Amino acid sequence: MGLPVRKSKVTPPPTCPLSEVLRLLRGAWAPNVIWQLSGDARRFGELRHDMPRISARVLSARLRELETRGLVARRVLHTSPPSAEYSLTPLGRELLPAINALASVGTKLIEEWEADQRKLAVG
Amino acid sequence: MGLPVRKSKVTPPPTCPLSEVLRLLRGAWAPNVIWQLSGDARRFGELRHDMPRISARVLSARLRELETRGLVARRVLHTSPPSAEYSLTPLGRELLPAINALASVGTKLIEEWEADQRKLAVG
DNA sequence: CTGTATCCATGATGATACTG
DNA sequence: CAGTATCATCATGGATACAG
Repeated sequence: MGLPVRKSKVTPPPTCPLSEVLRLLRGAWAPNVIWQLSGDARRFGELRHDMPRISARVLSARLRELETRGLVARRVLHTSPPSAEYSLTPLGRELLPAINALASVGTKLIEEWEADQRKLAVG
Repeated sequence: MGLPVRKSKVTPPPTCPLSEVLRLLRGAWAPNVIWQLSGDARRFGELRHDMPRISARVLSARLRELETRGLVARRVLHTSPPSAEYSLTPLGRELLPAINALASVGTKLIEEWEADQRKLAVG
């Protein structure tokens, strides 16, 4: 278990550390899931609420992937009704600086795009 | 032109800086293209050679995306036969630290996976 | 509440063949 | 050499219904 299961037939991937992480951040939602977990632990329903457009199916799948790879920890709460709580592991937390660095480039990307928009509107 | 054209109907995406970059790094190849360009400028054929399994179609598509977003510069060389040269723009270079940070987490991910493998083999 | 199963649309990629 | 066009394949995501 808990293992990378290389099953993809398309995209025969270049096996390198970078691709390894990107495979986890690949989906449209994985990075946001990690972002949402950067603070306190959150329950499944809370995550759904914070990412209104994600489907339960995908949220579940992403959490499983991240859990399998040891980036996210799952803890079952014996409440009534039962609930579950997700949090970042230490390894998962190591992604946060990288994610912040990416986000800062993203900000510039958006600024440049807006600048282009203004240029088009004016010129 | 040179603009983000939001056309996707699935994945109605959370518009945030992080998603903005990830959309560019999303594919299986984009990060490697950037990595390949982290040194000197490279020609189309050289990139194909360095990433043997990428198809011309996809390489072309990725380069266009990155060029459109201002991360990669394309320069046509008036040789015979004509060739083209790609390089990272300053903005593109700003991705490198983030990519390195990701790669370092990727390395740990692989180490943990190998540790798991050993544990399974022994225990 | 926490998931999982099914169905269907969209996106990404490789292979191949072809153009400038 | 540098790309583009077409086609088939697989992965990802949403919606919905359903199960524990």
